Amino acid sequence: MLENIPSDVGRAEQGLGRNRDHVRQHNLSTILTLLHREGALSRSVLTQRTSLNRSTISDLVSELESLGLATEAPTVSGGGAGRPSILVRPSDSVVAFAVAIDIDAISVAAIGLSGHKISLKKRRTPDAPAVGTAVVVIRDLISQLKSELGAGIRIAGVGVAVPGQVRQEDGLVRQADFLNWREAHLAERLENEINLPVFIDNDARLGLRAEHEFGSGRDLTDVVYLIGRSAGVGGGAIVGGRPLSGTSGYGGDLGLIRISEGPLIQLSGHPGTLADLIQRDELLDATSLSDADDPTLLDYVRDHPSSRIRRVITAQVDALALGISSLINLFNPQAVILAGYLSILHALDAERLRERISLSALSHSLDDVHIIAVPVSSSRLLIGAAELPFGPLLNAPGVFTFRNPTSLRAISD
Amino acid sequence: MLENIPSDVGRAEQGLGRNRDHVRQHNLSTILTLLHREGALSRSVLTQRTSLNRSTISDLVSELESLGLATEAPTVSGGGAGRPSILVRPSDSVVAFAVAIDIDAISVAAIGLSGHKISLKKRRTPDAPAVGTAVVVIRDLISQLKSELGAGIRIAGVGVAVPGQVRQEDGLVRQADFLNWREAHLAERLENEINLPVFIDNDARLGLRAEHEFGSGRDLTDVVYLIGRSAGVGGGAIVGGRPLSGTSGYGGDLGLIRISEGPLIQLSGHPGTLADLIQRDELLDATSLSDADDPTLLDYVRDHPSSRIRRVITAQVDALALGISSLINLFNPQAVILAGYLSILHALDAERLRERISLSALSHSLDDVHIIAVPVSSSRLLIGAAELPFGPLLNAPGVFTFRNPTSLRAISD
DNA sequence: CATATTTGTTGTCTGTGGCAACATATAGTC
DNA sequence: GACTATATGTTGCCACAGACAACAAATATG
Repeated sequence: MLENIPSDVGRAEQGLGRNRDHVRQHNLSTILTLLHREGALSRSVLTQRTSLNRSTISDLVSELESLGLATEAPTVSGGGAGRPSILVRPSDSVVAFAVAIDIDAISVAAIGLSGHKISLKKRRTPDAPAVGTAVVVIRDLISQLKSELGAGIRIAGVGVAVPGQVRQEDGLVRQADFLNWREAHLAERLENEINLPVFIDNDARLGLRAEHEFGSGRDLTDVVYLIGRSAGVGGGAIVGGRPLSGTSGYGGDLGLIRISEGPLIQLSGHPGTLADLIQRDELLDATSLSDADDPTLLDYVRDHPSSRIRRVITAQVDALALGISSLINLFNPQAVILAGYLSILHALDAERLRERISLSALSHSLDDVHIIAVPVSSSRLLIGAAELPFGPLLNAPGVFTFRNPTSLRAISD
Repeated sequence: MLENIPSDVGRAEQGLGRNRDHVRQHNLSTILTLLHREGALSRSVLTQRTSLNRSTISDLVSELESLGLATEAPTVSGGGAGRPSILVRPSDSVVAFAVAIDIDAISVAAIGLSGHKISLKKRRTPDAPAVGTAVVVIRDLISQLKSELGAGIRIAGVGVAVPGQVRQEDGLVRQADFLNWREAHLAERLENEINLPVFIDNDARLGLRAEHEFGSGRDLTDVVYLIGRSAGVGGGAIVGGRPLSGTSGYGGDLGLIRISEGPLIQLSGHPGTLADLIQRDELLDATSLSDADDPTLLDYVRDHPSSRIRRVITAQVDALALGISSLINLFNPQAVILAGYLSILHALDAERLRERISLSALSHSLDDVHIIAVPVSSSRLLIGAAELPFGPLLNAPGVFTFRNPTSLRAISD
């Protein structure tokens, strides 16, 4: 009864040809995706954005409504002369569960199709959780969320953010050093447990995805993303509007970019790379703090200047600049987004960072790029994770089938 | 009368929606592109590959024929039972001119729509040509080729390979150090001269393009490409089936990947990068050769081992390995293609290269990748360049208009 | 209250691909 | 060599998505 992994509808097309059904699916998908990204749009705006005919939009929207994927709000006036247009919004009776697995906690959120968080559950774990523990915790939290949501809610699936290398085709966690996981069949086990399609991806890439679709990377086609988190420096890239994932899904881990030769012996980490040379703990050790979240750390460092702290920051900023300039040369992006701990480094010495970057980046590519620092909120990451199960739905709204909700309800009993 | 740059039909779509015409264009494009890539295909194969109906294929093919873009060869038998299928081939009465500008020569070739070279003209230049010189030489060679081709030939346009950074939107050569060009309006000037749509791109990227569409990178979705040429180390990447180009087109120059810190002062080159640390001349200097092409150099080095040569090779192989491993970690590709001088390095010590790569690449990504060395032939590069003008034709065969051929004929008079 | 403007709705039309039946051409078998 | 099985091209008809035009509805402006 269970299928191993949901067929990712509409992702890989069978044939190269296109027929009428494809057109319909494409247009439904386009509209629903627009609504999902923007939250709500009037029909007239949809007409403009898609350059489809008014009557076609009308038809498509009513199909989305009958599919229960969109609802119409009463007309909104005040937009100038003429008949006011009907507002269409994605239905928040369709949700996805987003999961973030961190070293010390597991969070699960219900995210509505409009891209907004509906509710959140978080459970702290004493240590990095084992795979089995994670499965149980996730199942419980989802079960709680589900009963809170009540009936009449349809669930697209579950998306999980893991700090490690994940094989995309089956959601196998190949290696997650900070969790001490190897070859963990998380997707499969979770799917057996909760009977929902489960997708897994690297957390940094999901952070980028959220940033790209809803945050400061909106509407950009080429983005480089670097994030400093408890589990080291990670990264991702948007290339030509699409995420860089590589053949199996290990690609785009830009924290692994090399900036110095490093020892040529394979250690546990990756010597000579950005991830190796920028360690949050190094700065933390230079303070008298034992543990601190990013805002606390930033405040402390600002209030307690010392030459040791200064040295650490300078060295890390320089390393970051070398990495970023190399990435700018490789990707010629519109933006470099720094998140988490790296945005702290940016806040501490943006000027030096900029200077150092311009020393070794191509001037033409440099002209195109904006360096953007964003604080990382765990909810951003969760929103990115929810995009995973929403993907198949958004790609083919007409043929997507929600998985058996009755057997789901049984879990919470 | 002249338009500045041909509108790249079908590249950037106006609206997100899709209607009937889009379907037709898409299917025509799909079929013509398949024919272009494969050289010739039977109708039945087209049916299978596109998963369109036989009758539809029949209709589409006859439209391509009436557009003069495809011809039908007599049926070919011997393929098992059943009525033999009609072979369809791209019409070689449609050609593109491909230009390669090198330090010491300019080559122009006529490439047929089937992707095969029809004829080639090469003119040596004493030094790196100035822009004006290049324009004149190219015009003359094209004019010669055109008169050889005779009447009844339609020309899709001109594609130029330049060793430097090229802005894609208008073909402005921003910087080509080895030619001593800055902000050279090559496309515009050439277009005024010969009244054909002119496209320009970085030569390494075009080498990759040829390799990806016709060579050892066929059917791969993620490829990393590095080429050693007279004008230093260049590179390119295919990400998710599409070329990595960045916002303005400077992206993908993988020769600029950093492998050591290098001096932090901006010199003329890019210290610490692959392009900086792998210099063909360094090996050449270690020999008694004054000048040599790649095969000659390889033979010499094999026949005259010396400790100095050995040192140079080892250092360069190690540098290459560091660069490649970093790229493997970033891109998780199916193949790393080494071309030109780099394929010599590979030939000289493939084992050490492999070993060194596996020291610093992620094991999971390493499992996916093949290291492939190809000799670089200038014709490969030209075939890549021809893809530029073929692009708009292949993307929208139904609406592509060939530019006024009468004024063209006037040139050769 | 009249007019201009914009948008939603409805019915009709166009054109593209699907489909089924038939025609055609080969290989294999007796 | 005739017959059968198989595969492909051809033809006429159909289904259906989106375009279009005419009309209705709802607002702003004077």
